[in-house]
Amino acid sequence: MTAAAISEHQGKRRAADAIVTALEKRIASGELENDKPLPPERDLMEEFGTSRTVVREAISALANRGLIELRPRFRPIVRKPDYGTLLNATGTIVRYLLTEPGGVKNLYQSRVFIERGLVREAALHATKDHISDLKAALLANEKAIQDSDEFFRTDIAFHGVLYRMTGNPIFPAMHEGFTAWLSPNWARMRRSVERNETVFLAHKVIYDAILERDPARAEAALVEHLRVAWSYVEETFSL
Amino acid sequence: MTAAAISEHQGKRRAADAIVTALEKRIASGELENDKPLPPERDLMEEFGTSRTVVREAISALANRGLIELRPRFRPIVRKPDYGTLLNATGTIVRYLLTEPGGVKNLYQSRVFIERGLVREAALHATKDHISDLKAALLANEKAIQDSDEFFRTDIAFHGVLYRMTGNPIFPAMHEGFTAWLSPNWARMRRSVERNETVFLAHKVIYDAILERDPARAEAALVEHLRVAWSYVEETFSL
DNA sequence: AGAGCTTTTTTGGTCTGACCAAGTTTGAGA
DNA sequence: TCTCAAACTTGGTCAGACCAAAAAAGCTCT
Repeated sequence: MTAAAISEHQGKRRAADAIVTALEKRIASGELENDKPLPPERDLMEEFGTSRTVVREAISALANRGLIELRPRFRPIVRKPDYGTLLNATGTIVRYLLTEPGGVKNLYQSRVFIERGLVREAALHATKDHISDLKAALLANEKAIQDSDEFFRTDIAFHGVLYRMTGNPIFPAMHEGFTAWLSPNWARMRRSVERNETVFLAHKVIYDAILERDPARAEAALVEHLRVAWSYVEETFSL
Repeated sequence: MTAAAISEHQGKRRAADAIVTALEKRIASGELENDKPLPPERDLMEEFGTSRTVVREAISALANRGLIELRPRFRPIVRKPDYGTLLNATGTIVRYLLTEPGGVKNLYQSRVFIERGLVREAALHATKDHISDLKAALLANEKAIQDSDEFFRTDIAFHGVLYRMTGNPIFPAMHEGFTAWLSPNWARMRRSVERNETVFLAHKVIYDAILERDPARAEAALVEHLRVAWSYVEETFSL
C-alpha cells in the first residue's frame, strides 16, 4: 500500500527503478543466487541499455534495502533478506527516533509489553525443551554474577530464550532489535555484583513462576524486574 | 551496534558516507529544516569538495533511509523520520519475507500476540475516554455491516483504537504495518453480510469484556475472533 | 604436480564535463 | 496588478576517463 502510494505520487520513475525491480525479481526468484556476486556493473549497463551511473544508483538502492551487501572495492553480494535484515535497514531511523524525547521510554515500554506476553505464554505453553533451555540460561546467568560483562550477556540471553520459545522468527528479530537499540543506554550504567544478584533473583522468580505454570505471577515478576531495571537507567541518565 | 558492525566490517568507507552522516546530523539538529528542500547538488559538491556523482549517491542513500523524499525532477525534500517512516523503509523487505513459506502466518501470529496483550491491557486500564472511543468504533462498525468495503475499514479502525490506547506511538505504527502488509491477503477474501455480522459480534464480545474489566474473557474473545478471521483467509488461499 | 610469488586483467570508486527536460524565477507586456 | 512567455536553475542521464584494489592468470621453483 505504502509503496503503491509512493509510485503514484512520483509520477515518472527514474531509470534506476526499472533496474531495481528487475534485480529484485531475480533475487526473489533465485536467478541471482544468495551469497553470490552480482554481475559486473558494466555488464548490467549493457544489458539494461543505460549508463553506469544509473546501474550504480540501482545497486546503491538495493544495498540500502538490504538485498545486496556492498563492501567497497568488492563485488556486490546478493543477500536474500531475512528478519535480521529489517533491523539493519531500520537502524538509522530508529537510532534517530530514540534521540527524540520519550523515544527510549517508548521503545522500552514496547519491550515490556512484548515480554509480558511472552512470559504468560511461556507459563501456559512452554514445552519441556523450552523450560530446560530457560533453565540453562538461568544457570549461566547465575554463574556470571561476579563478571558484570558476562552477566550482561547472559542476562540478554535469558530474555532471548523467551523470544525464541514462540517458534516465530519475528520474535527473536525483535529481541535483537531491542538489545541493539536499548543496550547503548544500559552499557554505561553502573554495574555491581549486588545489582547482578538482584537481577539474577528476578530472573529466578520469573523462571519459577513459569515452571509452576502461573502466568499471572510470571507476568508480575517480569514487570517488576523490568521496572527496577528501568529505574537503574533513569538513575544513570535523567531521562 | 548494527551500523557499527557494518562500518568496522567495511574497512574503508565510501566518500558518499561522509556526506550522508553530515547531512543526517544537519537533519537531526534542524539545521536542515523539515519539509524544506535540500541545497542543490551543485552546491553540496562544492561544499564537500567531491563530484556530483558522490553527492547524488549520498542523496540517494538518504532517500532510501527515508530521511529525504525524492520526487523526480523536484528538489529533494527533508523529512524528519517518524514511526511511519519505518514502515516505508521496511516495506520492500517485509513484502518479500511474506512471500516465503509461513511468512504471512508468522506476521499474523505476531499480530494476534500483540492484540492479546492490548485487550488485556484495555480491560485492566482503559480510561473512560478510551472506552468511549472504542464504543464509537464499534458502532461505526455495526452501521457498516451492509457495506463490505466500509465494514472492512471500520473493522481496521476498531482494532486501531486498541493500539492507540497505549499512548505509545510505536503501537499505532505497528498497526499500520499489520494492516498494510496483511490486508492484501484479506482484500481478495470473500465477503458477505453474514460474515460481517459474525465479525461485528466478535468485536462486541471483546468490547463487552473490556467494559466489564475482564481481561481473560477479552483475550479469549480476541483469540477466537482472530482465529476465525484466519480460517477465512486460509480457506480463500491455501496457505 | 603443487605451492607460492608475480604480472595482467577485471572491477568498483571517483571525477569531469556535457546535454536534456522539467521546475522555478524573472520580467515584459497587457 | 496580473498573465504568460523567456531565461535560469536544477535534477536525471550519458560518455569517457583514470585510479586502486581485488581477482585471475601465469610463472617459478621446489
